[in-house]
Amino acid sequence: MANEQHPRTAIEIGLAAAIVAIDADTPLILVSGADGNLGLPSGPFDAPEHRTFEIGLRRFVAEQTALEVGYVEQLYTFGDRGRQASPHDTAPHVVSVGYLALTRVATARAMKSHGARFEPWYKFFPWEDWRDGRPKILENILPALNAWAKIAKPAPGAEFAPRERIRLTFGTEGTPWDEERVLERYELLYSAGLIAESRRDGREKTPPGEKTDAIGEPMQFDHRRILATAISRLRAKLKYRPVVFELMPDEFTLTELQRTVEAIAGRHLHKQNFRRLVEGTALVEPTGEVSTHTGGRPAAMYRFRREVLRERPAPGLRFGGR
Amino acid sequence: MANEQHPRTAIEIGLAAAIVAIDADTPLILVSGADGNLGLPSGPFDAPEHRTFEIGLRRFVAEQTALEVGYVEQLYTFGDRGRQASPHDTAPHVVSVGYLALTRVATARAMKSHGARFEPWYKFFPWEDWRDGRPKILENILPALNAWAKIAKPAPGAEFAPRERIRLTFGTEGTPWDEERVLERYELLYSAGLIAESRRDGREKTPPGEKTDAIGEPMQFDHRRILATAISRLRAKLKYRPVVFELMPDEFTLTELQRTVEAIAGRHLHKQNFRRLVEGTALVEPTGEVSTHTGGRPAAMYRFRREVLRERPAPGLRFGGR
DNA sequence: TCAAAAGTGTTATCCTTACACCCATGT
DNA sequence: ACATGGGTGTAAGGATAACACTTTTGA
Repeated sequence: MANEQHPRTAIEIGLAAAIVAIDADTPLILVSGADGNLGLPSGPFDAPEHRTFEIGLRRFVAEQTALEVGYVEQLYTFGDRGRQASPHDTAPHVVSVGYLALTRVATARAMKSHGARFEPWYKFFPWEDWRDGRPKILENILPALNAWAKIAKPAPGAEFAPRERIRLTFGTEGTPWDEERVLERYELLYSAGLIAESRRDGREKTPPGEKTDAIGEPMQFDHRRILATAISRLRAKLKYRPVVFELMPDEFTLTELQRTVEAIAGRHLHKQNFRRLVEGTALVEPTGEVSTHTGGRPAAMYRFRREVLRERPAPGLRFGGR
Repeated sequence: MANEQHPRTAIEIGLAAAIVAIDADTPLILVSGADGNLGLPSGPFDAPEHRTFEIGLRRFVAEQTALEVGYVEQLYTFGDRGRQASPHDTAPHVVSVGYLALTRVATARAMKSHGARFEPWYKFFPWEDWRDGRPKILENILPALNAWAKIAKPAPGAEFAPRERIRLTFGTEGTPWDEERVLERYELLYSAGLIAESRRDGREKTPPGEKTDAIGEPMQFDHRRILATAISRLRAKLKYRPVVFELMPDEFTLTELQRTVEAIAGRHLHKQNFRRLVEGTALVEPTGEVSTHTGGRPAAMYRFRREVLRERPAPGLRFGGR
């Protein structure tokens, strides 16, 4: 059976990268294209030329954006037929390998614009930013979801009823909001036909009578799905690997670090405990400098202690409540 | 740039599944082929026929093994040229999408053998089973790794020096063994040319003079790499999702549950604390029955409480030390 | 002097880990 | 009776979350 090489169907493979930077309080994602038709940097995987996906990815990112990315991580490979269709597509089957890449905003600013630019990622996921309290857009989303739940036919292999999915992913009925479930929320909205991509793909219908506006800025192909995966992964990874520092300048204050984490997590953290957490885990060390403050007492500058990678097995910022 | 559909290179996509079952104390993996040339169940992704990877996977698994798998999860997509070569291959570029699937041993026994069979997974990774103390094979591995570290030329993009990689992944020099780093250990052995696959691929040389035996049973193509990924993922996932129960019969004793977790984790856990952990998290409930013991007091039977999936956000067995 | 942000101290609570011990059964 | 595995109690230590409070600057 698996003794000899299988004859395999020829399919096209595309790489797509969610390239993230943070500017003060705003998480940014690199996009290109016209408004209303934005897309992630992407390109074909050129097998003969590139030995690995990552080499191919770095190559075309450099070409398309003149940007150097540091940290790169594979996210997921999406192969659902119909989910990467462009509006006027004859639909050849394309498989997308999604990647997460992190870069510093200083590097990002230095890039000569090749047509690509950074946009705030909450433009695409306005319901994911809880830093100013519960997002108002949920007032539109939840009623529409509930209307859909009433008429949704039970999906064949589905583990949960629509009502349960809503409760678990959107934290209704007393269930807490889990900031890591970005992808699950996006997929639920897709199933419910509440976002432009699902209407475009034509696989789900809006509840009859309900003519809700599509929610959040859409993207080409399945790129918003890849971005949702990237945010989920990044929010989770923050807690057990020191990836934030890939987004920070060499020197920073603890408040700047906290703002960055909050920007990614989409919620506020408890100040005092965050400081203790960071200092206690020896992830950073003071440089001795102080920042020429921004309104208030000057803050001590810190730098990332690269040594922790050598010392401790899985260092991250295991921030919890608040 | 990403405005119109890219022309994408045509490449072949293969799906490969690491199908896991547990028989008492032994984690099993489904393989086929002759000894010395074993492989995972695998097949081409048939784009026109199957709407998603998962549908395609379930299909060919059913065809090749007459086995029903329950839980299925995508692991990683491997695209490195040269790493899936068979010995007499003319090397068309093949991309492997690796999957993890879990099944119950009762189901597994009922399968009519289609040529596939279950093998203990520690046959492929003898250094990963610490249940009877430190594996003796490390007496062979570590000297060979250290010999390689001395002569290894510093890799271009490498984050750590060879010596550091050895210390972090194999827990030398006082660093604790981290059972989740299965893939990192495998990749290190591959880099060091200590396993059959790297010699076969011809990309790394054994240290001259050192003619060490290749370590562990090899597999076709990059299948052992996929299995390493599967074990890593499963060991990690145990701790935050209730996946063990996919491998258990409907009713079981707490000791059987612990043995299963230990079989996967490759180490022993503290008995009393494990019991409290499991009972405390309300993951299981007593059935009222008692098992017709195996030497000693009869044990109460338990079943998995499916409701926890609805109640709590991320229930798993966060077992720690011991 | 007051607002704003940095930074410190302390306490209550929970979870993890470890140790010690008792219970029910077969041989 | 005793070996074997099942099952319970409890205390020490550490991490977390919440609270109140002091310090240093610019306007």
